[in-house]
Amino acid sequence: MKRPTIADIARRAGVSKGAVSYALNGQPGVSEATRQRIVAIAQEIGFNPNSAARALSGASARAVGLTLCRPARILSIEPFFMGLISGFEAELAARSYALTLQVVSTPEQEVEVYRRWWGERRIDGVIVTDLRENDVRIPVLQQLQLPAVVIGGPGDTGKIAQVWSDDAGAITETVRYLVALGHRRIARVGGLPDLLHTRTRTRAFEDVCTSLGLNEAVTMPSDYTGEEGGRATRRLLIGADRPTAIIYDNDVMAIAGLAVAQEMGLAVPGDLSIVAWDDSPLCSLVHPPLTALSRDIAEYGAHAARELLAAIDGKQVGNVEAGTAHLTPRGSTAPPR
Amino acid sequence: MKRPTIADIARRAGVSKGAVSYALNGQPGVSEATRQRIVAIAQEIGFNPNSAARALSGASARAVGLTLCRPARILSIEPFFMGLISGFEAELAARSYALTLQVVSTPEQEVEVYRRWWGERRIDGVIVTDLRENDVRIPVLQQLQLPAVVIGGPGDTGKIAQVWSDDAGAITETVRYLVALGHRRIARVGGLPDLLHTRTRTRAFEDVCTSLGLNEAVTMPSDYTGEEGGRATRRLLIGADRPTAIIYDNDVMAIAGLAVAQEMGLAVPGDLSIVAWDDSPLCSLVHPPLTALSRDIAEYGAHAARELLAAIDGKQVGNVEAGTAHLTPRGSTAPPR
DNA sequence: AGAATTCACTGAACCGGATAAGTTGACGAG
DNA sequence: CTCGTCAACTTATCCGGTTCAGTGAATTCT
Repeated sequence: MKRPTIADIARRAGVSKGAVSYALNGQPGVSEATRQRIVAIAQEIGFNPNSAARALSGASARAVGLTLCRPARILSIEPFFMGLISGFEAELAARSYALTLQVVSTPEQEVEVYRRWWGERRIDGVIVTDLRENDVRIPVLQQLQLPAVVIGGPGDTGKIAQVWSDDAGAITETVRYLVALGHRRIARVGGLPDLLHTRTRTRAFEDVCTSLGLNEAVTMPSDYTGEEGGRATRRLLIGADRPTAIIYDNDVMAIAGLAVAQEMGLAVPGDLSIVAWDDSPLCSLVHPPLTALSRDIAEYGAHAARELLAAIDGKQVGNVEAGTAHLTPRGSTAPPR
Repeated sequence: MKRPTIADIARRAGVSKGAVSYALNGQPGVSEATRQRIVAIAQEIGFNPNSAARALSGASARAVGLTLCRPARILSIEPFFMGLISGFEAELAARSYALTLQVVSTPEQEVEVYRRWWGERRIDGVIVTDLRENDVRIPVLQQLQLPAVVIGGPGDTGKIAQVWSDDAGAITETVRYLVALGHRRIARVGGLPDLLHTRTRTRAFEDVCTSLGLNEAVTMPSDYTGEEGGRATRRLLIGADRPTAIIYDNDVMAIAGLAVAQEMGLAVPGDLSIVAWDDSPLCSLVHPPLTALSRDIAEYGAHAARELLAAIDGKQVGNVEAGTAHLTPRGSTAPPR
């Protein structure tokens, strides 16, 4: 089947290619009657502008890029990224932008992908996740002047827009809640230590523990996998002064932690309270259902997409807070016995 | 920053645009010495061919499309699709094809997306998941002559390539195993009833139960969500003749089913054995760990991507079996008490 | 030696849109 | 009645690659 082009439309409408282009793009230069005739013909023959031709002459490729930097086995189980993608899509599809995805394994590879995409003019902008301290991607994006929105801050991204959630506030609220229940020994199983939001959480955790007079604020670093989360939990629970409550940086690790507690004969929440960060349907499925820090991840993603589209349109965008988590108490938290 | 073009390279090398194109694409028409000089210059200035220009003149857009047709809340929690995507990516990235993603909510929308992508010449081929009976997408893809690979069969897809796993064999093996353990009342919580592979599983389940002389083979339809899976489990377990084993069409529903059993005071595996289809790390995390039908989903996806790339290259591709699930016994199955 | 072939490369057309610059014809003002 | 203005187009050029039809020189063949 041959794809229809504006030349086909022009022929059928008895006008020039230029007129068709003006008509379909809502530009001035054609009469309303002609415009409607052209639009009707385009509809009828099912015309879609060739994105390559459009990208070649005009500016926009009408596509944005997203790289995912996690091993496959984590990607598949972590609900976070899929939620984010769903959110992006809702916004992008509404403005008929395409989403181009690439899975990488290191930030350096990610930089390579950005450079290639930019060189290929394949995308108009990127969404950057997992901000790190002194992130190598930031200077490259600035140098390429590639519109971008960074998720995972707040951090130092120069003029690049950010969408972030107030993790420090969320963890402070959580610790206060646990202390109010009577807990004094609270530990945390953290995410990848390199990520900026992990550091933010760790610092906030330490600060609030200090200010509430808790003697120590142990954070076991981990990598978001259930395996590691379970291992970290085991290490926390075999100590003499084992914690009575643990906060996990994602839901998968929290579920693994729950399994470890049960395996060690500890009652949840009687002997151990558990809080999961990021609420997915999984948290309500296990027994007891997990108290979680819920946030609307899809909306978070949608917000980022809106900011990115604004940046691509040349609007000035800055630093936006969105999708801060709030505590959803369920059966996994209670006063310590 | 200005993007380098072949004209820039041509100028620096003192040759014509055409020569550069031949050199970089490994075409004959330039001497080896010149080719190396040109390649070196391209490397040095970090040249990437403009994908739009390439797609416009040549044939290939060097991109393939994937649509995901599930509500956001299922997508985020279902490890299957992310596993599939990881697998695709591994193959696509190796041949520097991009993956374009679109989330839709109905097969009709999916058809629209295919038409648009085709018209825009945005992609060279698509991967089609969730094959249905009399699938509306198949005739459209044939009409557009859009290279495609279908996952979720086997089914009738005409000349379009398929990659499928032997679900019938897997469920037969599972039922035989449960029967060998001593189970006589085996039920199943199925996936979306419209999907062809759900039907395949249901029919195979019924067949094997009949051939083994089990009186009934109840399949409760569901939608892959934990909620529905839990509900279906509850309905199965409140009956007088409650099953002693349940097979779930995905891992999320199996975990939900486990929670329901525990909530109802049934011991797993003592009172109820549970088998999950598709093994994710989640299955090993819960307590007891779930016996599962494991398959390498990423490899399944990689296989599909390879077939698609072959189809795009104009090679004849047919009907390939890949990634059939095999039973991985864990703690959730045992002889009935 | 002269013709034929091969090699290495150039120049120009082309893909399908966007868009700046030029060309009509109608209309209103002076 | 003529000039200027404006709407409604057309024409031509450009984007950055690919590719085909030359072209001149070197090599091979007879």
